[in-house]
Amino acid sequence: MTKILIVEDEPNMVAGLRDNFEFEGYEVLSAYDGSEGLEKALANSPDLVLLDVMMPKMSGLDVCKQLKAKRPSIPIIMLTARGQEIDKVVGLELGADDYVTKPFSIRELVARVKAVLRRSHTLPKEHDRYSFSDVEVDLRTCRIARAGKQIEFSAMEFELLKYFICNAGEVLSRERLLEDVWGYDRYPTTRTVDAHLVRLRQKLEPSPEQPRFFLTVHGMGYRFVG
Amino acid sequence: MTKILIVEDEPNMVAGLRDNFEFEGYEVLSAYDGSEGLEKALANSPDLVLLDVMMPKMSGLDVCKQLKAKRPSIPIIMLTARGQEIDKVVGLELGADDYVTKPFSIRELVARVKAVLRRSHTLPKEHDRYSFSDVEVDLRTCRIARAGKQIEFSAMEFELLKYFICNAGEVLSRERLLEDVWGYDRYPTTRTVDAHLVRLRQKLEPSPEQPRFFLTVHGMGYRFVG
DNA sequence: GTATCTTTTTACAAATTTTTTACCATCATT
DNA sequence: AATGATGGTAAAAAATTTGTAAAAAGATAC
Repeated sequence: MTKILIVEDEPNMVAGLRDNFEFEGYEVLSAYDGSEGLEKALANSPDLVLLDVMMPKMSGLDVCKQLKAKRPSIPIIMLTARGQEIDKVVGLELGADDYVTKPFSIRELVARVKAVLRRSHTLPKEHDRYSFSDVEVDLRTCRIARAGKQIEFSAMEFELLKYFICNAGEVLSRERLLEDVWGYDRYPTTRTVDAHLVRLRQKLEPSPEQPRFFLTVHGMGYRFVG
Repeated sequence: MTKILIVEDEPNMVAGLRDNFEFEGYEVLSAYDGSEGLEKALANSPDLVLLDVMMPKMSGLDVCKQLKAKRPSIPIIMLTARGQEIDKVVGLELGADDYVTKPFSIRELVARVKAVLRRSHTLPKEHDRYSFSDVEVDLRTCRIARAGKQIEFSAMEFELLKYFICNAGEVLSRERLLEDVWGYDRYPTTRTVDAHLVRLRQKLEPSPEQPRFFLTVHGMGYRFVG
């Protein structure tokens, strides 16, 4: 199901949007300020973000800039109040894909969301680059850089990392990882997964002994939040 | 216990498979030709069917087609001899969930069985979010938030909560909970359930000592009303 | 074949969860 | 109200799961 993240500080607005988009068949996530919004966008990889400009903690523009830096492929539609014309322009410069001026008709917004999604889906998938923390991953050329410097990854490590990135936010059991990353014809014990996690953490975590991105979910498996 | 039906005309093969799957903890049924297989599948509702293609009386393909028509949700893995490539394709078209080519490694077959079972269990992706009170539960990413803030749940706690949600409104006896959430092979004393309820309440009830959602039904069990 | 690099296994400590225990409160019934 | 059964809960005990280094096994390149 297509996931939409709404970042907006006014609860009534969120509720209204949620109703409408859920009615349209979307899965709706919401966040009530900028920093929460950025966090949820990175953690849940929504298909599109609706982003209010005026918000507490972190302005929509900052969220837009930071999100586009880390996830260039997630489309963003900015919600601006009338009279924030300048912001609109700036927003587009920052990488927003479209903007809508409040008060807007919900039908117009839905139409724009659909349009942006259609464009983003037919676009030459930019799904080949990904970044989190100070790490940049190029899924296509299989290169990984940390703080701008190349890091060597073995084939297995890279496959595993790729799988985590493609399934960010989800809890991945060791069984599932073995099956989907290692494949049917190889049968390492499950501790193999743990051993690899150690190396992923050593290479990519700011402090490997206290993971922030490659999290353990006790009794269930691992979860990557980037 | 998970039930597997093996439909295969060669007794040695059946015996070998039976040994292995019983060792893995499955209950094994068997049938030695197609029509017997179909009959047993319909009568016993196994969790999965291993189906040989080449068999007397009724080919595996026919069994597959008829079984999928009557019980679409029972997963089927086809066993085909090398050189029956066409059959594989047809089998998948007829609704088989996977296929394995003879001779196959038993470990691979076991892995595929597990994979198909896991997929078939995690299928209902639609209603994967639930909320009550100020609590939001995401069944897919295994996350629980209260008033917008993440709460840590152990694997067991999460499974139990999931079961309550899926059976909201019903009175669930301790025995039933032990059986369905803990599984047939584990029988902790019944107070274990109570201990877990305490934690569920502490984490999710507005005032845990006066539960509003996780209710006790004296002498019967617990009822979740969300 | 040897050297080198990668992957898997092993082993044990550490962290975390689950189960049990024990005691007291509450409830239903007489 | 007395009695016995049932439920709440903290804390101890038991069991499970995970982190990690190091050894073993397997691949790959030379």
